Amino acid sequence: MAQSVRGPRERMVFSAAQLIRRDGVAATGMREVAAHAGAPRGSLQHYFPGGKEQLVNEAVDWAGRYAGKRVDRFLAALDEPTPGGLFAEMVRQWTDEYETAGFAGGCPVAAATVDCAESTASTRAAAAAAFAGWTGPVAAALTDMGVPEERAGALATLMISALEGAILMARAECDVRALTTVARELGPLLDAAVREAG
Amino acid sequence: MAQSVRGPRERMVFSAAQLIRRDGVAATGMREVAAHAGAPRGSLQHYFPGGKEQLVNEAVDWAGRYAGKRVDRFLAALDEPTPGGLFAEMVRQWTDEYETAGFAGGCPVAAATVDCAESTASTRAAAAAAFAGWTGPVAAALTDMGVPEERAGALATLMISALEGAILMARAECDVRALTTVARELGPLLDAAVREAG
DNA sequence: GGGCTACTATGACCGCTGTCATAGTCGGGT
DNA sequence: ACCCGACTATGACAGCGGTCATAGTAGCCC
Repeated sequence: MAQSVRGPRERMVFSAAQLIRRDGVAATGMREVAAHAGAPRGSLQHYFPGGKEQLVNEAVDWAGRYAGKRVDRFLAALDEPTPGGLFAEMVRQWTDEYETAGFAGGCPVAAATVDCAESTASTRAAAAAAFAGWTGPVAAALTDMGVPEERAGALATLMISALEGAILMARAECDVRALTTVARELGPLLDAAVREAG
Repeated sequence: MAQSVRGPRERMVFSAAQLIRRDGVAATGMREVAAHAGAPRGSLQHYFPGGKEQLVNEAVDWAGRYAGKRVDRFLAALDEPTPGGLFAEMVRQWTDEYETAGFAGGCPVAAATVDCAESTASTRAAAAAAFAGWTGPVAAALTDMGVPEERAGALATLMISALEGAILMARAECDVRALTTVARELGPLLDAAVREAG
């Protein structure tokens, strides 16, 4: 959330991600992004000669890297790392936001997928890369915890799928119920995967 | 998929759902819906005086009811119904579509949530209702299979969350991998819930 | 037939969007 | 002083969006 005082370019990418996750790609205007970033409108065509497509792709990319880095921070925060604990932490990031800031925003990668998967190939690819850059660290964390390598990837996919779906339901219902539910139900399954291996 | 030769009104709702799940709500135009439904443009304001908002809401509603009914049909197709089998069937509907028709479409309810949750309260509510009308039958089916009532709802939420998330990932990756993965990983957990109870 | 309702058919309007074109400013190098 | 690159600033444009207004047609009841 801290946007620091980075260059205007980075601020615009960040703002784009924020607006996209709130309103979707199509409903987010370029002028709006510039205004939100406090950047001059003219900078858009300067920094993003590829137009909206480029800006959206970079926003998706940014979101993917952010999610990946976030995983490492979660791991550092857990004194006894378990798969279920990691998942609970991932979910808690969202319940915290929804409880303090309201249900305004979803996942920008999900928004890009829904809005652009069919129409804009490059954005679809960016979304796939973002998911990959998120699943990777999660899977790596699972193997570090003792989950067999061949299952770590699958469980990481399951975790992120369940999380994304629960985000959708939570936003629709304006209730974190779905999020807490998937965390509670999936936790034991995830922890069992390390016990089996040990 | 069989649209039969229902009235133009129903055809437009159906077409709206189809276009929304492909391109998102914002990118779907009213004129486009009419054209896709083979309906006259003038009928839009006749049948949907509430404008696009009403049309979208009805499309979401339709999708929710369709998903709910679909559950019953899945149950009828399974000779020995198990939670994991039901989930596998739900997932298979999507893998089948993606393998035969390509990754063009997602879930219209997810699209409506992403595009309208913040901007259009009534559509957000329609999406919540659609999720409820989908989760309900699934939970009921689980209790019929012997899952304790207090867990059936939670597992239904987990199933739909995982499915929705996997749909997103599958579309982004143009690969059914995520779908088959969640089906494989979640199946045993779901089946265990009935065994525990018995 | 007259009239009424349901539905269809267009055309126009206004707002907004992404993009282009053009020109301006600013700072540094030489 | 000069130039040049990076960046900013506007204005215009063409297209498309949803919506309104208005008029036309079809069928049915009395």
